[in-house]
Amino acid sequence: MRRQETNIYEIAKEAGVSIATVSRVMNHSSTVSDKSTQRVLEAIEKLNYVPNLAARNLSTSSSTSVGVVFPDINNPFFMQLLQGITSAADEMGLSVLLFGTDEDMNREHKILQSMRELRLRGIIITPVSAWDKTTREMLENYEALGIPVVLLDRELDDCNIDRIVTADEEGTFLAVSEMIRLGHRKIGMISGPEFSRPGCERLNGFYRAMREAGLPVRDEYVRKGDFRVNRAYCETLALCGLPDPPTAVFSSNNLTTYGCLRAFNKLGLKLGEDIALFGFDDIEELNWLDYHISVVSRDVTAMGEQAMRHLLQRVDGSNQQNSGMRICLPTELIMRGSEQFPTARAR
Amino acid sequence: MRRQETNIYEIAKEAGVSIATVSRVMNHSSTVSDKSTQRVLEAIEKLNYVPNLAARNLSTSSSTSVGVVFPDINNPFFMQLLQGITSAADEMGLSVLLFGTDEDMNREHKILQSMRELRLRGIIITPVSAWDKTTREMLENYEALGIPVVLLDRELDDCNIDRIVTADEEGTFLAVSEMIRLGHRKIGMISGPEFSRPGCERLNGFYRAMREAGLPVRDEYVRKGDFRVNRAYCETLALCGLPDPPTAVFSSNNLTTYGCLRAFNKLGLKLGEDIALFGFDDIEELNWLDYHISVVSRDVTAMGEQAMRHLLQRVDGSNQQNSGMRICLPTELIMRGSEQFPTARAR
DNA sequence: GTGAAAGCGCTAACAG
DNA sequence: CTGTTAGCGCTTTCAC
Repeated sequence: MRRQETNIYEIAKEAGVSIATVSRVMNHSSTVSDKSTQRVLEAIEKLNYVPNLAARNLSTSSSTSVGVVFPDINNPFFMQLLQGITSAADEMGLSVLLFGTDEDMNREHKILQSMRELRLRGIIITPVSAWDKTTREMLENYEALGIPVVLLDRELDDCNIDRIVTADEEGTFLAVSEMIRLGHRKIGMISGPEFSRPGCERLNGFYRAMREAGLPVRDEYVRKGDFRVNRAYCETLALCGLPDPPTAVFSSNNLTTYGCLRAFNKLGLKLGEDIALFGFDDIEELNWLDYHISVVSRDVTAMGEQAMRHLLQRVDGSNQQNSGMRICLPTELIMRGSEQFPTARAR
Repeated sequence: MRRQETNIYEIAKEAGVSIATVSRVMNHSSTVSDKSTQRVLEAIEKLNYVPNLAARNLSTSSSTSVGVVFPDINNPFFMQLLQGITSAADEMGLSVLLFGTDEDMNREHKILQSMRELRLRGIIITPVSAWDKTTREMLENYEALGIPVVLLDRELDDCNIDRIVTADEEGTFLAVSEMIRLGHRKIGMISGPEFSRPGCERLNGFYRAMREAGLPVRDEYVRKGDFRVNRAYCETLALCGLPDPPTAVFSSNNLTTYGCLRAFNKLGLKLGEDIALFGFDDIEELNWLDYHISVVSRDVTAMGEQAMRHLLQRVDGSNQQNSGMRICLPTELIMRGSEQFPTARAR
């Protein structure tokens, strides 16, 4: 019952040629007579032959799969990135090996370690922490071994590995500035975790907007989040429970935005009437639900595609050298109304 | 700059033993003297050696990666499945290769074809269509080659490949029966695509509930959906625009539920007041947003884990034979209020 | 244009 | 306990 996989010898025998010729036909590597080509092709067809990639890779010491390491497989943001990555990958005939770290540095190290034996073509990673020396060293080690690495969305501190990131500071700055222009003076901020570079950048953008507008930032208005719903929920509750609560909140990522909304609902605060909200990263679903949240948006899928393309370019192109390139993608402000100064200010 | 990867010969030389001994130490395959073991281990440590998996796999003609083929990488449902799959996979030391078909049968065939050269350890797939002969044949071919396949969530018609599915018919039957018990007589249904087995099953459950309650089903109440938001949105609009609209709607999957909600919002229908809703598959986000939708729920992550475990069991265990086993997981009704008979019936 | 043969890095008998 | 050797399936010189 259990058939064996056909190998190159069987094809050679069937076609009456040597395995070298079969190999040549398959790779178009050098000219083969029409007759031989014909017979090989027929044999392949007849025996339903598909070459063994592992053998091929071993022989050429190359690889056709790239490793993708994400901190949270369930976050829609990473799924969009993945969408872009896989679509670019199979355009180029590569397969994607997916790993999830669950925002756990130790898991990340283990995964990075176990990936070594795969001899990957390249690695795309959104590292858990910007200040993780171990991860940085492991990645640099990959680079030294000739396996290119691209950091996606989150950068690593003091590290010259190529990266694709977003104008986090700038986007947040513009968004908060816009809120200020609309009359907001008391603006709350649910930040990202301090070990995340985008988190810090967005916080910086917030501070800069306030500073440039000459507005003071009250410490109790800046709440430390972790890019997750629950923490953001709690912090928003605390924020809105202050004696003198803000009129607007800036939320540092998609999940955080959910946390804010949940808190608003819990407190019975109506968006646009009692409180304003501006988020980082768009959430398509919310538009269907009549939650018109203004956001700092970016083309996430394109970001994933670009990461993949950049990785491959590094492999194939002349620029084998790690250039430490930093590709910063733009953001776009999408105004949907939630940023307006609340109609009912008094509470 | 570009270091070479260390191989087993260098370790052997460094440790002053043969490659066989190195191999033995690494695989614990047979006893090696303490001294040799020690020296090998030191050499490995010193040279930072990691064996080449491709070579190992080629030599043993085995594989450590499984292919996962999903129709929609962006749908949170599949992400939850993937979560379960990857977590079970790395528990067992396997890697996951992810492919997306975008609900396109042709892409599915291409992917399935290109996967052949990977000589995978196994395949987990949610096929696009239940009646796709080509996909069925390709999968049966994999089975014949000794590569186990597990169908996840969607079954294939007339096919004895192992599968993990849900009690779709039953779950829907219970949900709709509950709505009837609460007083609903006119219930609309946004179905799944006709080529999807779960879609059909859920539709069947709906019909059975109506039949057993002795209620007629009006053709115009049953709207054909495609498990996507936009189609569901349009159909729900049409449904609610009927001269005599239903008092409740059953939505066949998570995305469809979003479509319904969007339509309700568009029409200004308030959930619980103007219309009732029951959905298949829970959407965690909605609870944070004060949308308390009653749903037929299931443990999606566990479903993914089980698929992975079942696959491996097939590989390792005695039951090499494809048993054509059908594992049907239970569903659970979660009542949150959206199923109640609307307070304002007249419209 | 084609075949023989030497690897790619590792495992697994088979002798010692 | 350990080393030698023959593969695993394919690519790639190197002669003819």
